Order: sequence, then structure tokens, then C-alpha cells
Amino acid sequence: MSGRTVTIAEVAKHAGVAVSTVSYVLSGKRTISADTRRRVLDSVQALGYHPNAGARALASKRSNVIALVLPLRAGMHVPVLMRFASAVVTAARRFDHDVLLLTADEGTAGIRRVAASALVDALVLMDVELDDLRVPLLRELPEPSVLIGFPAEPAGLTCVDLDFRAAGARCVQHLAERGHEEIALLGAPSVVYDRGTGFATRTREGFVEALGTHGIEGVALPCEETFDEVYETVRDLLLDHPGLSGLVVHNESAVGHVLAALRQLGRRVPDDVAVVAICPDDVAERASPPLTSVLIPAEEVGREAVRLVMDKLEGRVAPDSTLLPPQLAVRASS
Amino acid sequence: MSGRTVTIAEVAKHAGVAVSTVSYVLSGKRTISADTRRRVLDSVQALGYHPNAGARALASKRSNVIALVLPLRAGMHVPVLMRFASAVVTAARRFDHDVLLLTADEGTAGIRRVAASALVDALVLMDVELDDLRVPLLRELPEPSVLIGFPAEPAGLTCVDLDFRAAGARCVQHLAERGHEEIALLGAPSVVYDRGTGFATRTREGFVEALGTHGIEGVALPCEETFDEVYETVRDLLLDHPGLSGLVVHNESAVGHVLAALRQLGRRVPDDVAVVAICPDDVAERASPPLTSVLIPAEEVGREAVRLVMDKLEGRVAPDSTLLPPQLAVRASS
DNA sequence: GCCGGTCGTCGAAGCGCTTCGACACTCTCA
DNA sequence: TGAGAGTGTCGAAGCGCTTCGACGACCGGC
Repeated sequence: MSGRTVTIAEVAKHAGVAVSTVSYVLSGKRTISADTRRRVLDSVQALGYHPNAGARALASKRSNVIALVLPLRAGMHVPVLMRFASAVVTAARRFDHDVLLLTADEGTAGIRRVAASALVDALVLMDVELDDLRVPLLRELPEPSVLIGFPAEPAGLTCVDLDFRAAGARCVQHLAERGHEEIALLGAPSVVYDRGTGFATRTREGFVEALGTHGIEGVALPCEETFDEVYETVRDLLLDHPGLSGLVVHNESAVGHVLAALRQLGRRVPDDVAVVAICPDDVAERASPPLTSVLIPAEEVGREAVRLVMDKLEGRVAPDSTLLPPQLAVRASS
Repeated sequence: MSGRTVTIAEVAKHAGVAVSTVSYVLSGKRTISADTRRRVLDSVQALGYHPNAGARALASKRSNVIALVLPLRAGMHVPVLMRFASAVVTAARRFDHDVLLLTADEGTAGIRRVAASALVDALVLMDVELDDLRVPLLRELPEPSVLIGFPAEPAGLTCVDLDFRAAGARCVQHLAERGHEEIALLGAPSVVYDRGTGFATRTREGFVEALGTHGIEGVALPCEETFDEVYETVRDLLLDHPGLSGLVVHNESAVGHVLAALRQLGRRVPDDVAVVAICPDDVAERASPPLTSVLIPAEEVGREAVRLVMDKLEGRVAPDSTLLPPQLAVRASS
């Protein structure tokens, strides 16, 4: 409320105690009598005291800030990223931390900078590629970090993600159970596979493996994101595979186009072609018809990433790899 | 490179100068001889020195961090937000600042906290509503701030946005010039209008005013975002207005559905119905057919917001209101 | 009644940086 | 030639906080 900024010394004076006592009340690192605690807390309230972040960071060697590194590359599905980001911020606040947003255009220099300057205590990286430039840097950094996604060599790192391999397999299983004998996977744009992005590749692997397990036929194709390209892909797919009756779509931007293309090609969903998507719930629910889907648990992944990074900050050990099991929600499209 | 963290004192010793000299070399706030500067810079390089952010903030009363406040509400178009965010981060780095990401779930308390704790020097707020709870808080905060979007009473604030009123009018002008005499605006979902979000309302106002100017007929409707709802809206619109031949769509999520609905209703674009969108360029280009559009200049707005907030930080005066003029790109849909 | 142990509080020493005033020089120009 | 005006550099005083060691006060056990 006051115009000027309030310091801990003023709180101490107001409460009639030493500065260090105020600090201990606030941090809980030493026992303080109930009476003194009350007086200090009242003074904090009355004066509207907020500890100065810089001073606190300097003295305690903890900034209470974590970095969130977003690459923001082409072909990324942005709404999902945003939900991750939002989940990370919310989860970080639960641990009394704030989130510094870093994008890729500074390259690894940005990561090095915020770490070396003690601006952040730890890092959460999103959209990790199989062969990611940032990974070797992380290994040499003293600050703990957590990756959302998996690089090619995850040993010694801490990675979280949806288990995309299981998700791909789960979709096949679902379609097999429904009696489909020939199916296809429409995946990410080919540029994403070329870049070696893990989640796209792993979904495809799970899909292909499960075909064998269930003894059914199937192909896996990349899928671009404009209507015309999607239309062509779907049309050719149906021409080449007249017996095809099930589709797994792992591409959020394309899924609407796939449905539109099927409509235009005179195929009814799910009567002629069943569709299962791997996408956030709201996208699946908003489609017409609503899609059976494996949801991408952005909130859960974000929360988990923060939990892990906090564990590491506190010196607890974190597992190398955390794979969240896929959840299939059956809706009208299958 | 070294394991431990390097301090300014070590740089000073290495270069054979005083600590303050190193500081002045780095900040440029006093003249330093070319020779000394060289030696210091070499030592900085050799030791891999990065100033400690907390210490710097404490001593200089500047954290070199700005807050970016994202509400992340329902009905927001997320990809656009992300592009704003990314532009803000990039622009901030140009001014040697980092960006702290704040979401709304902490409410105004979060803003108050980061400001009072001197975690940030200034604030950039996105997705401002006509009647925004955060606005009164900003007025009493000593830290400078910039809004992306306009509240109902922008006097004394600094606001940046695309000139949506002009954008709405520009679309009408374009369709009028093409000879269309009855057109419609499909806008944001009704919840967005109900919330009083400025950009939706202002586009509609510009649209309606321009109808009069050009002496043509038109209606403005809200537009939901699922295919089925869009389909119904478009179908009813065409039924109620048989002479309608032009459509302005200001809803990124719905624009694909609008095109699909028109296809399904047997209307060709642009021969039967011309479509003009207000959306980011990539969405317009990716549609089928590619859409004539007024682009939403996310990068430019983000950059401008940062420029303004830096002006205010440096004590320069910033204009209350910055409206970026709309740019119409003519493509195949009109 | 004395000793060792908590418990609650205090004072002071930093954390690593910026910035102010001072000081030794070196130029000017009267 | 000496006052005055820069230059370039230094030392030291904080910035607001955390944390360490110290120290009374009070406790129970012998």
C-alpha cells in the first residue's frame, strides 16, 4: 500500500524484533515462538511487505525462478505447447517459483546465460528432438533440468512425456477390437519426422508393432496440414487400400481436414471409416463427429515436469524416464 | 567453462584493475581507456564471466526482467497468443531483458507480487478486456506497463493493438469494391462478446459503420467454433439472406469450418461467396482456397509493446494509444 | 543446586554488484 | 606557469536479504 518499498528492517522495527527473526519467521528455518510469529506476520501484513527478489537470490543463492525453454519451430502444434506452458507456470507457483520464458532464437547461449547468471535455479525444456543441441549443454550445467520429450540418448537426463509408443499401440488395439482389419496412421508433417522429433516417431513405432501383435494390415504415412494436401492424402489412401476401414490421426492441425475430406469423399464416420485421434481432449470433443481419442495430457505432463525438477532442486533423485500411460476416450467416431 | 561461478572480483584481479572498473567497462557508464577496456573484456572472455543477476538487481534496482501476463482464458485463440509471446521475448532480448511468464490463475495478486518484490521492472499485459480487473491495479503500480488490447477507459495507460475497427471497415470496403451488395460478418464466439473483449467488438463496429459508408447491406453474427455449429450458422445465414455473396470471418478456429461448410452446401469460393478473413497469414495461406485476409501482425504488436515499455522505463513518454493500420492481402477467396 | 540440553532470539558477516566521491594525471588557455 | 577542466581509475559504502554462531532463559535429572 505504501508508496515506497518496504524492507525487512522496517518489518523488524515495526514488530520489535531483529531482522533475522523476521527472516526465520518467513522461511520457517528455525523455531520461533507462536507469539513472536504472530507479531511479525501482523507487521508484514500491515506494512504490505514483499521480500526483494534480488536480495533474496543473492543471499540465498536461489532465485526461485525456473526457465521454460520453448523452441517455437515450424510444424509444432502451438495450442498444445501453450497448455504445457500454462501448466508449468501453475505448477511452479505451487512450489513458490516463477517461470522465465526462453525461446530458441538465442540458441543455447540463452540457456547458458540464464544459468550462469543465476537468474534461474533449474530448467524445463519442451519439444525435445531426438538429436537435440541443447542436450549436451544440459549435461554440463550444474543446474537441474527436466525435458518434456525424449532425446535419442536419454541416459542420465530426466525426461517426461506421454508414452506415445503405447498410445499408437492403444489406437491399433481399439480398432482391432472393433473388427477392423486394415487401417492407417496419418502422422505429423514429414518435416517433423525428418527432424527426428521423438513423439512422432514413437507413435509410428507403436502403431507398426501393434499391427503385428493384432495380426492386422496397416500403413503409416506423414500428413501435411493444408486442406488440399490432406484431401489428396486421404483420397489416395482410400484408392490404394479399398479395404481400409480405420484411421488413426496423430496431427492436431490436420484432424479437422481429415474429417472434412472424408465427408467430401462420401465416407461416413464411423460407418465407413472409423477415426481415432491422438490430440487434446477439447479438439476431439469439438470435432464432428466427436472423436475417439487418446488425449495429450498437457497439464499432467507440465505438472509432472515441475514436480521432478523440484525434486532435483531439493536433492532428491528423479527417475531418468517418466512415461505417462495413454488414456483412450471412446466417442462417436469409432 | 570453470566449475565454480566467476565473480566480478576475479575478473578484476585477472585483468589487474579495480572491481568498479570492470563494472564500468561492462555498463559503459563511465569512459574507460581503450587499453583497459580490452584487457577487461579479454578477462571476461577468458574466465567465462556472467554477472550475477540477483546481485545486479539488488545494487542497481533493475532486474532487467519484464513480466508478460497471459490470461489463457476460454475462447482465446491460442496460436496467436503464442506468437505474441514469442515476439515479446525476442524483442525484450534486444533490450537485454528477459521475460517472466505470468498466467491469470494467481489473479491480480501475481502482478502485485512480482512488482512489489522487484522481480520485474515492467509489465506487458495481453488479451485485455474492455472491463479488465488488472487495469486499476496497473494505474497504482509504480512500474511501467503496456497493454496489448484496449480496455474501456484507456486514458493514462499505454495500449497497442491492430486497429480492428479499421480492419473491419477495410474488409467491407474490399467486398464493396468487388461489387458485393449483401455481406455478413462471422465473428468471435458469443462468450467473447459477452465478456466485452475489445477486439471482437471493435471489428464489428468497424464493419457496421462501413456498411453505411459504402451503402451496402450486411449482418454481424457471433460464430462458435465446432464444425456443426458453424455449419448451422452458415446454412441459416444463406437461407435468410439469399442475396448474400460476401463473408468476413474474424475467428481463426472457425474459418476452416466455414470453408468446409460452404463446400458442403455447394457454394463455390469465391464464385458464389467471397470470403475475407481476419487472421494470421499462415492460417490464410494454408486454407483452401487461400484466403484474402487482413493479417494479425502478432510479431509487430509484440515488438511495439516492448519498445513502448522500454521507452517508459527510460523515462521517455509513450503515447496512450498505438493502433497499427490493417493490411489487406488479396488471395484466391475474393 | 549444578550441569547439560533444548528453545527462542539477536547481531554481524557476507552474497556480488553498482555507484559515488576522490584522486592522480594530462591538457588547455590565460 | 598555474588555475581550471576534463580523463581514467580506484576504494568503499551500500543494496536487502540469509545464515552462522552466540547467548540468555528455562528445563529436567542426578
